Amino acid sequence: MYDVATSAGVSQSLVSIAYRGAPGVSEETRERIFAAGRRLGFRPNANAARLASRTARTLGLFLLDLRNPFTSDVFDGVREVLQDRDVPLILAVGDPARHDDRVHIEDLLGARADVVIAAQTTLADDEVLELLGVERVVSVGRAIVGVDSVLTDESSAATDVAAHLGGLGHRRAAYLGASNPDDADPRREAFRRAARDAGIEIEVVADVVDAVGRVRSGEGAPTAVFAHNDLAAIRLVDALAGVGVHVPEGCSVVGFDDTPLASVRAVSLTSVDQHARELGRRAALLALERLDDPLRPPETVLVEPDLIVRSSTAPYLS
Amino acid sequence: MYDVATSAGVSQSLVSIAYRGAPGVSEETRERIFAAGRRLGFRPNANAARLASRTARTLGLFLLDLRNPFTSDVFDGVREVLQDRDVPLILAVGDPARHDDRVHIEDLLGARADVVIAAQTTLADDEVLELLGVERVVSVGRAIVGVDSVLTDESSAATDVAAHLGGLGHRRAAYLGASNPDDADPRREAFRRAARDAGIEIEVVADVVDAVGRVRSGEGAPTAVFAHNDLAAIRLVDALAGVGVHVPEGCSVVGFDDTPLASVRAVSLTSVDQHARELGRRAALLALERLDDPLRPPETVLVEPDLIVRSSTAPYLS
DNA sequence: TTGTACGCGTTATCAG
DNA sequence: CTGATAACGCGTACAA
Repeated sequence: MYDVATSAGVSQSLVSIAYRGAPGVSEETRERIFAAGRRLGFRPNANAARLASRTARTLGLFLLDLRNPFTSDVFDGVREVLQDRDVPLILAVGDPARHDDRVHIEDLLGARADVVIAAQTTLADDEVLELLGVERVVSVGRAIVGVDSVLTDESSAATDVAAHLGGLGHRRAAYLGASNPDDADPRREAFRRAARDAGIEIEVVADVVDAVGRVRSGEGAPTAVFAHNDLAAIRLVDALAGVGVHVPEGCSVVGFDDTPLASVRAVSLTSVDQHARELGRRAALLALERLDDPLRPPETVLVEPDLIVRSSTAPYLS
Repeated sequence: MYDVATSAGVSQSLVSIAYRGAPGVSEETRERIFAAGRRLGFRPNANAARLASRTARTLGLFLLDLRNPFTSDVFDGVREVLQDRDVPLILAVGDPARHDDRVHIEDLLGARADVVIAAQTTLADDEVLELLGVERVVSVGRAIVGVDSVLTDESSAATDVAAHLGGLGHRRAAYLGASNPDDADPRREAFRRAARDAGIEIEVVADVVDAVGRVRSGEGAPTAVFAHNDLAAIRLVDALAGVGVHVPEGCSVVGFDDTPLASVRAVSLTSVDQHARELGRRAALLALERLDDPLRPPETVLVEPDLIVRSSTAPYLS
């Protein structure tokens, strides 16, 4: 900065002000400074800046799984909100197989992110509270008690799915979950309740193999399956086809996420669109508010999903 | 660090050494220091560390498009290599629609990444050289003249595809490209050459609509289409089905990337697996070498792809 | 193995 | 707009 200042015939302070975009430099001086900077190949050192500034206002974004389309949608939403406001964003990506969210979130803290937006972290509620605290985190895609959370209204999604299946005449359905049936799964529990209210009997299956087995179990078998996400749903459709059960004639299948695959004609999967991009936007907005007021009480934002009906669901004709 | 040092009864230097995992602290002292650190809620400031250290050895990774499965594979490969060696990785994600790669790569430079691994950047060769220089960049997924590059052997991929289609009796094929037919596209050009050598006539189409039109154009129409990626291939299959042309009876289709979708039974797409994870690994290794020797001559690494044959390609029976 | 002292490149403040 | 000065939190000789 000193060199740039000298070359532009101004003080170092002014160079700093110019590059920060702070007020206090005339337009022409600013240009002269930038010209000198380009000439000298100067590039501000973000580390030094964050170190020196007391009010860095930078956000961290933790993404659990790059392969999940949910992730890219959330990312887009966050970026959309942050772009206009030029708030720096630091990224960290987890590894769903390793369960090492903590390490990557710590990276964000090491870089001094003021608030972390955590998408789909698998950390326990109290771990999140201990590691980040109410004043440092916004959870996306999952409700965490005691901190800002932005998520799909699972109850609404479940109600839509149950109503749809019920309307088609299904009376027995299975839920194909992501995790151990003993673990907590808000999606599963919401579906349990909604199905009961719709007069549909529910059972939970742990994997695709299990699901196929149940569907073919004869008397009392489920005639529809609600999968926790599209990929699982598509794998199920595949596996069913492999044993001669065709969708939707032999079994109705509903997915979750409404990924691009779902709309492919050969797949044509009925699916819940949870508007992940909107989730990202709302999370970013909450994070910004938290930045300015670390003490405000935590808020939970529910986003209404939409059920997209396609040909993987059809009337059940016993 | 001073507080931690005081609390542990040692000097600040030693705390620094302990947290860096550098040699020079006894095991018991280290433990005592960590205990004090935990007690005080101390977390090393990565910005200060990078600022103070002359040899930060940190890599930057630019990813053009989170939605592209290629991206996550490359990411996994890079991470795999870097994890054992504890080299810090800073991420930047581009926006394929905005063509603002430059901005995001500059973020990496602002954070003082020593070497940037650029996956699928759309920056022109000379822009990359001007922005980063030979000593600061490794390109993945695309050859950039004058800098380290890691990419698929397109010629080999094209030869495999042409041989496969030729063997099935196809004599006229189309290439469905990503970009304007006037732009450079190594994949397209490789296919052009390989097809000619295999005695197949080639034409280039710009989009799915165009492709469908050509396939249905009657006498002299292409009987097979090679798409630049799986998503385009799948959309094409869809569009063809929409006008009554079924794959593979009416037209053979080959994709690129061998994404998880390709293996779904309902899709069953013949596709080129370019081993993107391996590309990521090789890129990371090159980046590490460049870190230690900024002046070594640039290297180009070609990774051999594999053609995965599925039922979207079949003999052409005129 | 430990302590001392300096510097890394900025931000921020303040009197001019 | 200048010029001076004090942090920011740490890495790294160097000497003990």
